[in-house]
Amino acid sequence: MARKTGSHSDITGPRVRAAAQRLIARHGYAAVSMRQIAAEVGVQAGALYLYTPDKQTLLYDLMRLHMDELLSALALLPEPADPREALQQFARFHIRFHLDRPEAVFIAYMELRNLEPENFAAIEALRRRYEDRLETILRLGAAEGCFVLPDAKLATLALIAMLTGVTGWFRPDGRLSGAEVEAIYADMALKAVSA
Amino acid sequence: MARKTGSHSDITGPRVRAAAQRLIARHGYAAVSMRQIAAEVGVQAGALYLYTPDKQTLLYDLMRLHMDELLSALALLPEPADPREALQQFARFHIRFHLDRPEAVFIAYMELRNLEPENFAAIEALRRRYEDRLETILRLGAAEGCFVLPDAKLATLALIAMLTGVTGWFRPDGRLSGAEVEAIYADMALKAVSA
DNA sequence: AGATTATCTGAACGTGCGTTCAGATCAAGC
DNA sequence: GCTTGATCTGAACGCACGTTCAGATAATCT
Repeated sequence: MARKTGSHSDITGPRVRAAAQRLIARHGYAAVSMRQIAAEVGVQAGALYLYTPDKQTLLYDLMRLHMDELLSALALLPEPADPREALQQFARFHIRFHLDRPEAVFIAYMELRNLEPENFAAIEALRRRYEDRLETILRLGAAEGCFVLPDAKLATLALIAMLTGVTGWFRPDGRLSGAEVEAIYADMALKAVSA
Repeated sequence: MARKTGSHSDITGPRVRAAAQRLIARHGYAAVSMRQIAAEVGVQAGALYLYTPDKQTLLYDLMRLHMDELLSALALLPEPADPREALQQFARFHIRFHLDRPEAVFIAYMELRNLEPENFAAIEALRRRYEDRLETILRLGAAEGCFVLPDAKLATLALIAMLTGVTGWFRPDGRLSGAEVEAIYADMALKAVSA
């Protein structure tokens, strides 16, 4: 027995990535085996290598894809002239995007150290580009006098850590809706750097 | 050859935990082998089992010890009547404590999922006790009217995520000193929940 | 219908894992 | 100085890992 009925590369490829994402988010890259991923897809381990050259690349592709999506979505955001509005918008975007993709986000922040140096550098560069957008907003606001920041870079990292932390506890069926959480976080972020 | 000259349980035991902490913080629990830990200590893998029943317990002991230290140190903090002062003090304490023990903190927040259910529950309970202290401060401040929080639990988690994020980038030889970082973060935390 | 190609299986490879244990070595107590 | 107990080695255990590959099967093309 071999090829399954109705099987296609177009179907199995995404399913491999989806299974990898789910498992790695739950148990961590190092703790997940290729055989577990294969089992989740309903295939033997060897078949995975039709879709990825190796395990490391599978992880890298997940993170790379996520960062590309993040930056693409960010690029679509308008850029309000008012820094306060821009910050609120960024915060809301960040929360919304992260709540929609908890697994991808979790991996992007937790599995950096499991990337080989080259791959790490590539992802890190993308992450920097994202953070730069927030940092620019903060610097603009500071120049205009509506934000007070002893250190723009530090404030950037502090806000991102706070906003990203939402993925650690948010549950769709929990006490608060995504929209509520979004509003509260955006407000806290704004106040944290305001005059 | 066997027993090393001048070797003692009192010395090797702590060295095992220290090596485990260093390696796990850097590479992750699942990615670190008992043989690597043993090599770091300068001993064969089998000797580790004089000091821990198994790898899982080694991880749990690290986390448990860290949480105990955290709660003990917290208990020594005075409890100012003014919620604003209490919050600032908590924030400064949190930053200071975390900057002093980057490895232990990193493990405590990243390796939770590698704990077996029982151990996880135990650590989680300790973590909850810690968070409760902050939540109490916030609720008190909200009742007195100096804090504005749509949701105390959410604010607690947001602040802790922000404060803990400091371990992700802080370097002792970096641009900012620990004391500066402490002051800035405490200020941001206070503003984030103030009226 | 027959040939071709994409897809997958099942077994195998070398390696490293956590853990155990008999035996070797050293330090301490008598 | 001999014995005893604490400490460690070195080899071994079964198992799971990532990866490869020849062969089997199903879909597609002619």
